[in-house]
Amino acid sequence: MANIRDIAKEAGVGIATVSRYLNDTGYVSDEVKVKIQKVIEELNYKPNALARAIFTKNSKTIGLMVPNISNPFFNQMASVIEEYANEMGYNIFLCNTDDNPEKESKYLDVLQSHRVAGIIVARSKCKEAYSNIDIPVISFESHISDKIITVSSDNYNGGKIAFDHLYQCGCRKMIHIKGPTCFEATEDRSRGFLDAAKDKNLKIDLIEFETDFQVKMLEENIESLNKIGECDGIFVFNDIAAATVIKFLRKKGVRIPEEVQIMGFDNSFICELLHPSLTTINQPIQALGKYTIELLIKLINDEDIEIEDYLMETKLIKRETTLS
Amino acid sequence: MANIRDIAKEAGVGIATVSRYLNDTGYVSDEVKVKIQKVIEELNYKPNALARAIFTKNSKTIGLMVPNISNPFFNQMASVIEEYANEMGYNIFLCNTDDNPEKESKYLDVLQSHRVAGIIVARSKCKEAYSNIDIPVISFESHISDKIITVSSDNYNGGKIAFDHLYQCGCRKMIHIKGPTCFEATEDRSRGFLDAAKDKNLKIDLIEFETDFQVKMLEENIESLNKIGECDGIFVFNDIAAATVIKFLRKKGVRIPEEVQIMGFDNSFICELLHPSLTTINQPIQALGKYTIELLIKLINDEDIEIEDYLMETKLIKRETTLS
DNA sequence: CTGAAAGCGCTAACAG
DNA sequence: CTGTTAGCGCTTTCAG
Repeated sequence: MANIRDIAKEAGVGIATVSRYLNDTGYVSDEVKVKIQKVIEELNYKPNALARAIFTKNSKTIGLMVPNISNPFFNQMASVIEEYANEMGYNIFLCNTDDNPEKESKYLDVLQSHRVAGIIVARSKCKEAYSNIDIPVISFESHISDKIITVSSDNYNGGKIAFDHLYQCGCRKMIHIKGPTCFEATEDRSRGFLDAAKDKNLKIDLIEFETDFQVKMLEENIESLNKIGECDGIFVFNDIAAATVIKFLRKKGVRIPEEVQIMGFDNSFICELLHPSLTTINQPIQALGKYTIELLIKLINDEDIEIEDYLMETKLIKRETTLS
Repeated sequence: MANIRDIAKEAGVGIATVSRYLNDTGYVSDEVKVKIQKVIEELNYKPNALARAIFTKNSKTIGLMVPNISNPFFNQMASVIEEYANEMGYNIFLCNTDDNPEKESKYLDVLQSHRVAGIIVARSKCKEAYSNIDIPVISFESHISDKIITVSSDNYNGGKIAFDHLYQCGCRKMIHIKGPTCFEATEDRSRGFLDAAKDKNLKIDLIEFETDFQVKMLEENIESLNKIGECDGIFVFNDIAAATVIKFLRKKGVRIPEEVQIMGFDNSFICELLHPSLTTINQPIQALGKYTIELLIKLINDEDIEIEDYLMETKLIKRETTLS
């Protein structure tokens, strides 16, 4: 592929002139401008962003690490982040960590090697690895250290809201199906739910799912689901897991919401598609994504911002799996 | 951030020695090795991948362009591609085209500027832009030119299978809800379905959805759905659209599959979660993703492969929205 | 207004 | 086994 020297030679000008033209920095006569442009098109020249980045020390690239891009929640985040990054002239370097600390840590090295301008990491699983990083980092849903900002929904409060709603709908024998213990977000939801239950002196039965979003979620958790006993309300740690629970209950002939009421968490697109449609707790995913990338870009631009937790509001979305 | 010269100086060796150590190319005494490694860790040195790429002319990066990463079908593809790319030492540069030719074309320039080793583009919308690209390209679901390989499911045959199944299940008054005309994949499905219908001398009513996957799909298409008249079978261009159709029909009190049978396309994870669960046509997404990236890497490695269409088999997944 | 030259961080001859 | 040196493609002084 042609380089700047080829263009300069072909256009009969100096290499610096081409550079000035490309970056619109400094004067270039109109006459020379058209000549250069013509050659650029003829040779299909694209300035080498790598060489440019190496010099300017600004790759205009941000690393996005998510557990897995096929997880509906994270890919929606990614979509929002991409959109905003694109507007700001940044490109996305995508990494799936698979919730695997080694993979995350390896990717972290790769991102540093590629001199990305900033990093967004969702649900980090190897916090130690971030101790001596000199690239701006925003952590999503996970507390890495007191030097790193974490953005998250207010999961704790979301859990509380879920309990209050179920309680108001008359549930007094509830089950909570919680996610894998290693996820801060779902742990917070549980704490909120359980704390709220304690306030009402209600005891909650717990069932734990081993897996996060996966296509095979239902089959893999069928055993724990069999432990569902007598109850009138179930709070599930996310919408897709809730959908599998509904599926399971229907097969057993349980009527929803008449016999058992159900709530999910996330307000993902499947809530509306289910029958009955799923009452859930909304995570403001659009705002979450936008805020995360905005913070990162502020960090990149050296604006000083408070290093603290940014919690975004969760709220109830009432649908058909709960009464009243 | 430290560079190779810092390491060399601090370790009291030559710069080339450090490079040799880093790349394990040529001899370095054990003694020197440990000294270098120590300094590398002390200074948290990460070799600059940009500088390296500029020299080796191999960025070890591939550009992935998809309509939108929040589309379940494409993010599953992306997940498979990431996995395999990662195994082969490649990293992913993510681009959402939003089915917007300008955005795609702009991203294409960016990818060229970044000297990606190869490009995977799904459902391309600006075929002209690829005419003078000297980076290996694999096109997914869209024919760009006779110089570019396209990988795709056998959508045409999938459409045929869908018809045959509905016909076998006794449907004689069918509706086909087709996707936006600009998508080759959904057009092929339609053609297959319609051709098969013609073989049986059946006339099919057509309804067109304007939008592809979107959270608001149901509301946006409610008007066209109102046109659903008397029928006993519906073939919808993908699963999520099918889910919205089911939702709509339920609200109108139509019983599925007793009164109307329904089929989707994709075999996405929501099929199982719906009630009744959705009969659909499977796209071998895992194989599709794997094959696409394998072909691309072969192209990158200059292995010569046939420039032709690679069609992957689609098949019926029978569930509860169809009888028999 | 323009071009020569230095340097960004790295790799790969090539000579010691 | 090791260090010097010449680029890779680019940007940016700094003289003309």
